[in-house]
Amino acid sequence: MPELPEVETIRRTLEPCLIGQVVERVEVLRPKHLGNVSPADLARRLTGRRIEGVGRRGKYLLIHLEGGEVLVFHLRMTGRLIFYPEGASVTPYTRLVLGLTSPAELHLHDVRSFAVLWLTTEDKVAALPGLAALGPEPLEPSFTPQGLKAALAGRRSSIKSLLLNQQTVAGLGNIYADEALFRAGINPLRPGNSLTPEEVNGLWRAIREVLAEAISSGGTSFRDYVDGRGRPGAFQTRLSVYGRKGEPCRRCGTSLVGARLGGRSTVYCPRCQPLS
DNA sequence: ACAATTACCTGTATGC
DNA sequence: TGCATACAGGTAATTG
Repeated sequence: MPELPEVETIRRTLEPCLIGQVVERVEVLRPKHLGNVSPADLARRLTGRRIEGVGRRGKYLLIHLEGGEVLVFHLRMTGRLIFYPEGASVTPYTRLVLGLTSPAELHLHDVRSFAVLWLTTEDKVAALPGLAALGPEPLEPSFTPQGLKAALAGRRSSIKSLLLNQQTVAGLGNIYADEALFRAGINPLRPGNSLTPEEVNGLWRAIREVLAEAISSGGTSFRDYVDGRGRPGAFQTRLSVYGRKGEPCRRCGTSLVGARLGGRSTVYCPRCQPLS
């Protein structure tokens, strides 16, 4: 599941490959992935354009092209964006092919077909649905302990659910929400408004630390994720709680507990993250 | 305004 | 061996 560290790793691996490439061909194999544009308009607006840069906002990947066009991707859970310098044959799950300066190609691959892409322009990117209501970037100065306190004030939902809400902070998903809460020693079931100022400070720091470390490791390859060159990340060996239900806590040895919060699997240590 | 639930998808793992 | 079922989860839409 590409969360912020995975999308950032894809961005970093794709950018040097894509800058300077010219889109020569657009092949839409499954139109339902197009969020706001028809296959014909996508091809018409992209063909002949040079790629100028690759950016990221939360879990959204942004490909900037000359003329102010911006191609925005959200990979949801199983989406992959892979650059093939010599091209590649399509698979049953290839959804989009951008033919670049021959013979290079960029493929969108997605088993479950949840991924969505939009074509917009520089002046309208921030207004895209999804991007418009996004909270602060956790690794930038706009994310502050005070801002996090304000976002949690008066919220009775579980802190885990609030961290998954992209309006609280952009880019956390199920993996890093659980990991940040473990590092901060906060039980995921605690209501958001029950955290003390000191706990919010610790959570703010834990979010930034775990995301930065995961980026350094090239992301977490638990199931489907690979980077922009098709290579897996390495952070899965350093996960404290995610996917470790029933296994011993790396800090105290207590058996990790699983729960379901807002329909999502949640794992925590009942001793390091007590409820009261 | 906020909170909780469901739809969208399909490969993989599990149980009988 | 074959079949049915649960599960993975980000976001938007729906319901309370």
